[in-house]
Amino acid sequence: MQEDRRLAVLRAIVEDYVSTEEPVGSKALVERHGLGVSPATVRNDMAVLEEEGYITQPHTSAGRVPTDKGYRMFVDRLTTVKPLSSAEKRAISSFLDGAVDLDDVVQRSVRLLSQLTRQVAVVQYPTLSSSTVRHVELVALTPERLLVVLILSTGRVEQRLVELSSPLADDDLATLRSRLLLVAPGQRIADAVAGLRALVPADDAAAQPGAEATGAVVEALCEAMSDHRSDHRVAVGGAANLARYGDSFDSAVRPLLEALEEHVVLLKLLGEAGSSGMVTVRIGAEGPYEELASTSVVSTGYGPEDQSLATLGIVGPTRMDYPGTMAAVRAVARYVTRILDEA
Amino acid sequence: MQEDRRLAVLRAIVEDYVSTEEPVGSKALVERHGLGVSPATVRNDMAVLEEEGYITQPHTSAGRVPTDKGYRMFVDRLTTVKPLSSAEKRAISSFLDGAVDLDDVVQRSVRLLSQLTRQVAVVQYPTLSSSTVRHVELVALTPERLLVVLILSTGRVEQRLVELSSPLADDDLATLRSRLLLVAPGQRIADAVAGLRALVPADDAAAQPGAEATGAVVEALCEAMSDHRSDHRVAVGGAANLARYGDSFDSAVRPLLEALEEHVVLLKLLGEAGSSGMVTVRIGAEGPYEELASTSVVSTGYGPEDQSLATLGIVGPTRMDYPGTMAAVRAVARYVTRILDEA
DNA sequence: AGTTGGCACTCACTGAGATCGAGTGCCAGG
DNA sequence: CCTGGCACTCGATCTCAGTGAGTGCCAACT
Repeated sequence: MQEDRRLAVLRAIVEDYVSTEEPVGSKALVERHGLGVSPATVRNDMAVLEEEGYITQPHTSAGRVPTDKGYRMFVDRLTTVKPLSSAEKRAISSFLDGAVDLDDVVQRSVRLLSQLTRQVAVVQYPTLSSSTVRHVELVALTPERLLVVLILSTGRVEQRLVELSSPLADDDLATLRSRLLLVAPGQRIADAVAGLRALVPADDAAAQPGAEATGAVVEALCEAMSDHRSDHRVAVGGAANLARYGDSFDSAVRPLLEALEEHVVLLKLLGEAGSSGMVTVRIGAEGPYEELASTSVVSTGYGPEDQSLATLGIVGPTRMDYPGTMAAVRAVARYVTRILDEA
Repeated sequence: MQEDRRLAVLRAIVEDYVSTEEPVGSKALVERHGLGVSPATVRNDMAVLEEEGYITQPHTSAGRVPTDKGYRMFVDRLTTVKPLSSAEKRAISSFLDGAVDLDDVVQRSVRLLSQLTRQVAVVQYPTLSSSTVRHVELVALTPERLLVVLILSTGRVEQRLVELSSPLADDDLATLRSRLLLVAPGQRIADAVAGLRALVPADDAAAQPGAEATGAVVEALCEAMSDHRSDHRVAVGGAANLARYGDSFDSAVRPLLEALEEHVVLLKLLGEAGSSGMVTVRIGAEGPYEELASTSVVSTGYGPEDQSLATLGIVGPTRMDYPGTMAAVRAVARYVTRILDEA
């Protein structure tokens, strides 16, 4: 059972270090936590834990600090899910319920998440590729200028302006519109693209009326659907929490601030979160960027159960309150999913 | 002419302090700048400048540092416009010319501005209230659900979903559409709102077919036009430059990071920039927030000459390269204006 | 009057001890 | 296997003198 106690010691070290931000020594440990043993015993345990790589000491005669491996063990085996207080739950739902559109949902989520965790929050906009087409509309601004509007199941609206070299007759427009509506609505993005492409007449028939318009409109729609810019959109919030980093400023905050502006990098950080229910934790150097060796990422997918639409999470120092953070991330993801489902 | 030299000394102090970030002494001053006088003379001048409040010393027996008043004098009377290098100009236009839509223009501008100035850049999205209506479109998703699309002269597209309690007949829809098109396009926002409101039948006529739809659609349009959320949209970039603040971290960066997330605060900071051509500089405590006493704001309006659509600028430490920053801000504003005009 | 060199003075900064104490590792005894 | 005791390490803190950049002032010079 000494094995058990060693783990208890590790847990205590992590908890203490997270809350005090200072290396924790054997004496303080037995005092603050009710381990029923003496400091000397704890020291022995710590020696073993250190040998196994779970903790280190910053310098010879100082307390111990968890290593990445130590945190990993902590989140994998030592945390119990910490349910949010009902006050927090109420705060979440009232905060998110007020959202008026997709943009607003994302904005509110990111703000909420950063306030709950007191970390930098990141929310990816729902990905196009896993949504379906709700509606397609053509509007003739003038006979030569068409506005193509694409509405997706997530509530996202994309529009493109198409310029034609020759005017388009009203009934050609109507025909084109109805052909589009026959093919696109209800389809998943990929299928819709295929279906639309099939509408474009082969080259030799290009002279028939409306051919140019069909080609251009289909082109615009497909482009809008496969627009990777939107896929990469993310919202960031709570950067002010970086100011609490205290020490390790240039080493940690600088690269993090840079990462926050590179949305592509951010998305890579969040990673492809697994299934909706699971919260992923990436600790320190486990991540792909060595400049961010002292930051952790807690993320999860959100969206309908069968497939997650996108990812949200937080970025913070390796020294963070993992249980609380994980609970917050999971809860927000759940609520956002529900909101999106309702809409 | 000693007055002239004193100003030259002030200018030299500002320039040196900005580049070295250290209090500047009399000896170093005469060496680095070709003032043809002795350190003792400079000391006398500095004593006067200090008495007049343009400079201070952090502690007795240290060099001098400009005060807010000193910087103010510097930007008002001592700077000559520093034209950008042609390489920079080319960089600006090639960077901005690639933009594909309004969002992209703003994103690119903010990035460009932050790179040119190495400061935090802020760009306000073009304001609705000073633009005109280009087009209005109704789309019946189902007989009870209408999508209202509003296209503005700036290229912004707003859409609203309207739910009706009873189905709307096709020709009622057509009538409504044509009535809207009669009133709205070409109007400035305020006029369009007035015109639209006039379309809504008085209460006693509310029973006539399409009345509910008219009311709801007009309501949605007016709401979209006066949507203050969009008015307050801003893009922020280059926050990583905050990491270069070196000293004065908690005192300066923390509140600034907070301000950057409060877009309303940011807009207040940028202020209502005067006419398009003028660059406004707000130095340190001149601004409305005392937490930001050590930051300056350099901003300008952009948009068509007669009226500026919105504001852009940078936020940085009072100790910054004002001439260079002002030149960059002005140049970016000009280019963005041109891009928007073309579109 | 304005400028200059000289000179005494101030005071932040630096580095060398000296001291302190939290924390460790180890060992002998329970 | 746990515990109390003990010597040891080493970062943190303090003091203190030395250094030097920078100042203010004054008398002399142009």
